This record gives sequence, C-alpha cells and structure tokens, in this order.
Amino acid sequence: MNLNALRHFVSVVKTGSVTGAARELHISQPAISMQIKNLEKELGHTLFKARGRGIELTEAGEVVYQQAVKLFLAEEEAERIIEQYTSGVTGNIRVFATNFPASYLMPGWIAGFKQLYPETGIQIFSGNTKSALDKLMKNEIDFAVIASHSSLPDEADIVHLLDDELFFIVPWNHPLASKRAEFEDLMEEDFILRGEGSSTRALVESLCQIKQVQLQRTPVQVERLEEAIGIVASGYGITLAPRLAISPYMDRGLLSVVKVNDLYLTRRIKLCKKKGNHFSPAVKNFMNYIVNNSHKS
Amino acid sequence: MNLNALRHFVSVVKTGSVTGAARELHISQPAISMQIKNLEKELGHTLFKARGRGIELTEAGEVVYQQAVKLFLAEEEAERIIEQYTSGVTGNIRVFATNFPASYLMPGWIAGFKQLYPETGIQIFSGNTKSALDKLMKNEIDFAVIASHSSLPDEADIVHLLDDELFFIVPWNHPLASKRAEFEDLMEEDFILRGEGSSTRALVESLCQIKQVQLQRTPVQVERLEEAIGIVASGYGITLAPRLAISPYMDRGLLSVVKVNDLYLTRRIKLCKKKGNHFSPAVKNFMNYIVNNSHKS
DNA sequence: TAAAAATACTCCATAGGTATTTTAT
DNA sequence: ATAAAATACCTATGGAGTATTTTTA
Repeated sequence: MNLNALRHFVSVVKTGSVTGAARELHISQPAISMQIKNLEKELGHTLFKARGRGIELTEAGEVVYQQAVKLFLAEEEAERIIEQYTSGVTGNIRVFATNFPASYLMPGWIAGFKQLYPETGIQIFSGNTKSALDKLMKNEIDFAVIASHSSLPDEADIVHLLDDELFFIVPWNHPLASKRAEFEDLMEEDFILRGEGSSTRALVESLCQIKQVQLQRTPVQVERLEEAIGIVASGYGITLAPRLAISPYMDRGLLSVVKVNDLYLTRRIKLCKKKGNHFSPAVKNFMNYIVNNSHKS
Repeated sequence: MNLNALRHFVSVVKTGSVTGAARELHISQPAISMQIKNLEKELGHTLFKARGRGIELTEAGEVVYQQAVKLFLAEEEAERIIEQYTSGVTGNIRVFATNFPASYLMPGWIAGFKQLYPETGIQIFSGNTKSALDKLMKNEIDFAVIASHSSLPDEADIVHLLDDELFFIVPWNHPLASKRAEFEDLMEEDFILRGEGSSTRALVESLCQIKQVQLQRTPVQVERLEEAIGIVASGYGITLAPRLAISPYMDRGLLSVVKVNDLYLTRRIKLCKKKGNHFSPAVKNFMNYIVNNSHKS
C-alpha cells in the first residue's frame, strides 16, 4: 500500500478538505487530489464524494480511514522503538571485566547505570586479561575493563579509567603494622601469593627481579584475592592488595598497612575496546558512564 | 518511514543476501543495495555489516527488522479488512421495504443472505411507498423493495422482482366459497377495506371506478393486512389479499378464494434504487441475492 | 462571486536499470 | 576463479509544482 498517498488521505479526512490537507502537509492542493485519485485506483474504491463545494467520505472511505489510522499507529510504534534503541534506552551490552574490576568496580557501575537506563540488557563476562582480549577480538563482547600492567595489543583502544593503589598489608598486631620498612624486609615475612596469571603476583615477582631479592620463606599460595586478604586479616602473613579490596577490613581495624620506602605501587584500570569497532548507543552510554564515574583516581 | 525500502530490507533479511532479495523481488541487486543505504541514512543506523562475501544483520538491524515485521503484519491486516469490504463480506446495508414485502419477503431474504454473509450489517426501514422514495432520494437508504401500482419517479431505477397475485377471500363456509362470481356480486358483500394509502385499497377503489359500481354495505376499515385477513378467517366479510399472506390460513382451511371472472389481479414487487448511485459491494450482493431469489413469480 | 476541487501541463527527484569494480572465499 | 556486494552512471516514472477551469453555495 502506498503510505504516502495514505498519509495524504488521512490528512484530508482529518482536516475535512483537500485544501486543508494541502495547508497541513505544506504541499499543493492538486498534489493531494492526484494522490487521492491514485489511492482510489489502487484500492478500487471511491473514497470521497462531492458534498456542497467540499467533499465527504464514502462508506469505503470510512473503512480505509479506520485501517489507515491503525497502520500509522503501528508505524509510530515502530519508530518509537527504533528511537529508543537509537537513544540507548534499550539495547544489549556485553562487557568483560577481569577479576578485580568485576568484584570491586562493576557492581557499582551497573547499579548506577541501571538507575539511568533500566531497560538496557547487560551481560557480564569475567576471567583473565588474555580471555578478555580474545573475546574482544572475536567480537563476543563490546568492551572490557581490565586491571593489568601488561601492554595490550595494537588492535585495542585503551581508555585509562583510574589508578588502583596497592598496599602491603599485615595483621593489625603485626610488628610492622603502620611502620615504614624496606621491600627487602618484607621478603623475610610469611608472604601470601596469588596464583599464576594474577597481575598482583606478577607485580611482586617483577619487583623481586628488579630489587634482586627473593622470598625467604615458603609462601602460601591462594587463588582469589579475597582469600589472601582473609588469611592476613585472620592474623597470618603479609600480602599485596588493592585499596578498594582492603578498605572494609581497615575500617574494622583488622588489617594494617606497611609503608615501603620509595615504593608507590599502582595498577592502571583500563577500558579496552576494539579499534574501528562501531558501538550501539546503549554500549556508548555505558562506556561514557564508566569513564565519567571513574576519574576519582 | 519509507515502506518500500523497508520491504526490500525485510526481503534481504529473510533471504540472507542482497542477491537473494533481488531475485525474490524481481529487481536488480544494486537497486536493493541502494534502498538499504537510503534506509540506513534515514534511520541513522548501519543495518548490515560485511561477513565473508555476504552480509549480516547488526544489532540495530535486528531491532529494525522486528519492527518492520510488525509493521507489515499491520499492513496485511489493513489490506485484509479492506479486501473484506471490497468483496462484500463486511459492509452496511440500509434497505427499505413497504409493508407487504417487509412482512412476507424480507424476513426470508435476510435469513438467506445472512447465511452467506454473516458479517454484513443490515438495517431495515419500513413504511409506505412515499417515504421509501423520499429516503431513497435523500440517500438515507441504499435501495427499497416496493409493492405498488403507482408509477415511480424518473430518478428511480426499477427492477421487477416478482408478481404478487391478489385474491378475494371469504370465510370457508361462505356461500361464495370456491365459487366463481362477478366483481359486482362481491360489492354486495361485507367488504373489509384497508386504510387510506394502502395499495390494495387503491386497487379496489380503481376497480370500482372502472366497473362503475360501489360498495353496497358500509365497509369495515382496518389498518393492517393481517387484521383484515384475521377478521375474514374468523368468519366475517370479504377482502382482497395477496397470495403469500393468505396461504397459511388456506392450508388450515380457514379461508376460501372467490374466483372472479375476467379478473387476474397482480401487484408488481419492485426493487427500487436511485439512478446514478454507486453501491457498496455488500449492497450489490444483497440486491443480487434478492433478484436471484425472487423470479419464481 | 468566492471558495473548493478537478484538470492540464511541466519539471525534476529518485527508484530502478546496466555495466563494472571491489572484496573475500 | 567465482560469488556477492558496492559503485558509477543512465533512464524514466511519477510526485509535486503552477496555471486554469469547473462547480456550487
């Protein structure tokens, strides 16, 4: 069906005259007359009959008008839904977060973003940096939030979000608690290390290499960051942990920080997207939200 | 929204390729590519992305596709309803019937037609011939069924439906029952006349004028045909009545016909429509039905 | 006579065609 | 080498314009 002619037709019905429709649609009166004629030929029905010096709907015209109105309602609905997608009100977001951001940053971001855009769908993946980059390159995710020192490949666009400060922590009653110390001193403590692939473990190992020291005692090894902190909080050992992960324990006085001379350790939290990729409005909105709600270093 | 481009788009999605859509729509492949480009510009979204040597829907494309499908369903529904009107399955019929056809013909016609077209709306008006013609000229009705001798105006198109035979009836035990008689003899009976405006009364009166006779006894006068027949059936008087109205009484032996020499009275039942008028499919169907179900004299 | 619609014509925007190039298997 | 899409260019239909006539209150 010719929607353009139908639109003219509806305008004629609504205004009650061809001239009125011409005014409303900002086109000439004969243009309307002609489209109405076309529509009548297409449908095989006379839609208007002369009445006085104006026109009047026929019975067939009534039928067509009712259907036209419904059709335009359907069109408006379709446009509305597409517009919602365009503005990012709806749409799906597939985001990857490595362990630390997944635990300590994502939850807050998602909660905040969902307040603003309750109709978006968000799918979160987590794992290590390697799998994040893998999924990114296979377009299985829209973007990733990564905490990593390792340099990232060229095909990735990196936005720095915030710096994650790292502290050596000991039990509250440990001799070094709230003291200053040298890195070498810490190596004589009962160190709790994370598993292979953890970026904090890699950091500790690279520090050892630079400083040419080694752990003196056999270290405990755990997989998750929370376990390492939990062990220290329970009174045993020392470990390296990010500010956000330890602050609840610090508040309760279960942990203490050991300041190390000439050592300010941070890890960059980065938003990572594939170069040249096109992003849906919802994804753009979420990335913007994350960027705008991160720069409080 | 450009429905044409959208139609091409849907075909591309359904067939999975631009070439496939070109085949399906019987237009060239570049024509499709161009319309898709237009649609993408109009909507502000890339709808397809390259995949291998073919194409693939984007997320925005999915959204648009879903809406397009709904829109075309709405279009089909609109076309279906208009088609139903076109074929006369739906539509309203305004018909006028004068008293006799309204009582003895219309009921059967409506019952039969409604079996064929249960979704049509039928509005029946009744009254005398004058008001039928009046409503017809004011376009308040589509057509009328009239039983009348009077000549009808030029603006009316007349179709003869059937001839309504008229009989003089007397009670079963009346001296003239089943006999032959002269018209003059009947004038000496207790005649039951209808009211002014009745066409049977007009007929009796014109016969009296032609034959130069008068009713000898003071006649009983009733309004409705059924009353006149009822009185005769109850054992009193004589009247003139149409075949269809008396046959149930004849079957039960309550009435008898008096044959009158050289007098074969009929009244033409006519379908009457306004000249130059356009009729809706439903009205045409009903008029055809009536014509086809009448010619059994 | 004035207001509305229909008619006659002219023009140009664009949908669609053909030929060709680009891209990826 | 081949299949698919994109690009370039051309053509023609038809939608919209102006001018004018017809119709009716």
